Amino acid sequence: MRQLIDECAPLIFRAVSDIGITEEQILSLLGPATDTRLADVAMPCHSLAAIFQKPPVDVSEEISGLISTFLEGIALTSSMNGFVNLKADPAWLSARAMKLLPDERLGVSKEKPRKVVVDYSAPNVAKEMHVGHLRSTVIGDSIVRMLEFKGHDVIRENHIGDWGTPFGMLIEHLIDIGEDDFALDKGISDFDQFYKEARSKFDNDEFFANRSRSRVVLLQSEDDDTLRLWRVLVNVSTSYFNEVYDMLGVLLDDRDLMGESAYRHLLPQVVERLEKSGLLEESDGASVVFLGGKWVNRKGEPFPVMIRKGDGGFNYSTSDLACIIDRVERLSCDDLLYVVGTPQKQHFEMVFEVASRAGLMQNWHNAKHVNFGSVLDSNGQMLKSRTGQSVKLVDLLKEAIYRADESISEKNPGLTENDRERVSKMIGIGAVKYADLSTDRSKDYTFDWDKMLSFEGNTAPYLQYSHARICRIFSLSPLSRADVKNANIIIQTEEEENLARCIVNFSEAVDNASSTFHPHKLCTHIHSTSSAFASFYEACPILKSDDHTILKSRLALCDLTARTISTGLGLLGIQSPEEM
RNA sequence: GGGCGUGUAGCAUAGCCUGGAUAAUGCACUGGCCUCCUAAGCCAGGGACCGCGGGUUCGAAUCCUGCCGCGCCCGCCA
Repeated sequence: MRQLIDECAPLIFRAVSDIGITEEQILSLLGPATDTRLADVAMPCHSLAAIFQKPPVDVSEEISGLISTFLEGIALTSSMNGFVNLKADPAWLSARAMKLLPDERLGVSKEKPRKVVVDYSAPNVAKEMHVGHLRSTVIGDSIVRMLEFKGHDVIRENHIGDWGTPFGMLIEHLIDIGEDDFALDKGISDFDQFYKEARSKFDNDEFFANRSRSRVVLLQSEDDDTLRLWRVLVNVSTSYFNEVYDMLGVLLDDRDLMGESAYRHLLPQVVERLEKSGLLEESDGASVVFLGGKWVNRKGEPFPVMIRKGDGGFNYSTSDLACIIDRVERLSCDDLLYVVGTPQKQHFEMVFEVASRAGLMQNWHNAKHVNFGSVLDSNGQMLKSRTGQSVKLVDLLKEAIYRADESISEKNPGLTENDRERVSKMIGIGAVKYADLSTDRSKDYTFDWDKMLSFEGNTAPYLQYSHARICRIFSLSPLSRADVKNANIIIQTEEEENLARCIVNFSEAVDNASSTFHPHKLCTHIHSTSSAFASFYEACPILKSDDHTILKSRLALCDLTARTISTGLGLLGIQSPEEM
């Protein structure tokens, strides 16, 4: 309840300045109440007790008595157990809620724009997309949407794995099976098989392995025919990625592609600049940077960042440094976000450290590894398919849609074929995304079909259902959504009060989620809102209320709730069906 | 061996950054509520030495420290 604190703090200070409490003390003590039944905002007075030489209970009572008239119309004041408790006055809540009625943004402010590069998704060419890419794609998409909503200039970058030594064997395998067949067959089928066949030939066939190695050299020297074959692999892969992105409903498209190949001409420059800054050292024939400090290997010896391998090739640290140069110098970005799994934490720490020391980015650049945990099955193991392979993303999405379709067919047989198909896609995909986004991204997450597709609990279908219910109410209502924009919101019941409180707090939830890149904070808030709505819906007749002003007021709350849910879900990349 | 992370009811999680009251939510469980706007819902209830031990503090799930369990990383893969 940031808004309530902001409004109350100066008034409290005015009320208590006589007894010698400073504004700093008030601001540091005021905070969200832990017990939300008692208060929205609380001020513990235990630390003041020592100063006044009185028990905390007496201090809180005294302060409560002094401030209550100053906060009239804003918050209701009480005291208990040494706490001053402030509960938002229903009149204040309704005034705040009414302000949001004509506001498309539901009170969410825009910030001073920063230019933010978000690096996410990053599938590999000629490889299947799996659940790891799902997390990066879904989390990245949501972060992009939140940052754009907050007014930032966001540049999406899909750093696909489209360069490097594996492409020797992939191109040779492509030649073997014939490129025409490949392009025709591979549309949305099995890349894993293609990759595995290539790998197997590389490992078992010395002649093939030698061809592959020569092919890498040709690729790196940009031989025309080799590049042409390489493009076949890239094009078929990216059109496949696009099909998956389309199915997922994320913002990524071809314009966002910035694969590793895009940085290959910058790699020698990285070496040059590190050399010039004196960071580069030779070690066992390779060029490396030793950072010292906590970065030591098993034997306690310094552990380096590999810049140029002994064979003259570059690897991923070099490529990431080239990316930083490009993003800082060509794009002039302020922030660099990397939506990549937690296992690569150390890698990014080291790369950022090298980039800073080499002056590739400045203090005011904010480079952040937006890490995420692994996807586990119900046994706490990394999620695998029945055959022990990593799960193909398309299969997973298809199953989600299929399962959603089954549920809807059973629960609402009245839907037309067309609507059912459209809605099952929204629900199935929404369920997968929400399950991923609703827990702290930095922790591992447990994948569970039944839970994510359940229409109960903290799931997308539950939230979508709340939204659909409200749309249904308006379809039966004498007043339209537009008609209630000027409504006088009257809060009479506890359920109306709780709902209004959720609606008013939406902007704060968006700010918390976007500033920390933690979408689950937004999920938690939308779920509370939905839950408050369900209670309101049971307790407060809407269309059946006999008083027209109450009807209008409650419909206004419905409108705000629906927009809170759909805007919130929208920021998570999830659609809100109007019926389901 | 070093580094990083993690441990909260039967299960899945939030709260930890920035210390406050009887630790929150969902599933599951128990008991209620459909001639009434979608019961895909609501209401009520039981269930937790917040991994273990120390420390700091008026006050610790939260901060510090030591253990224990689990996971990831530690030179030419990305």
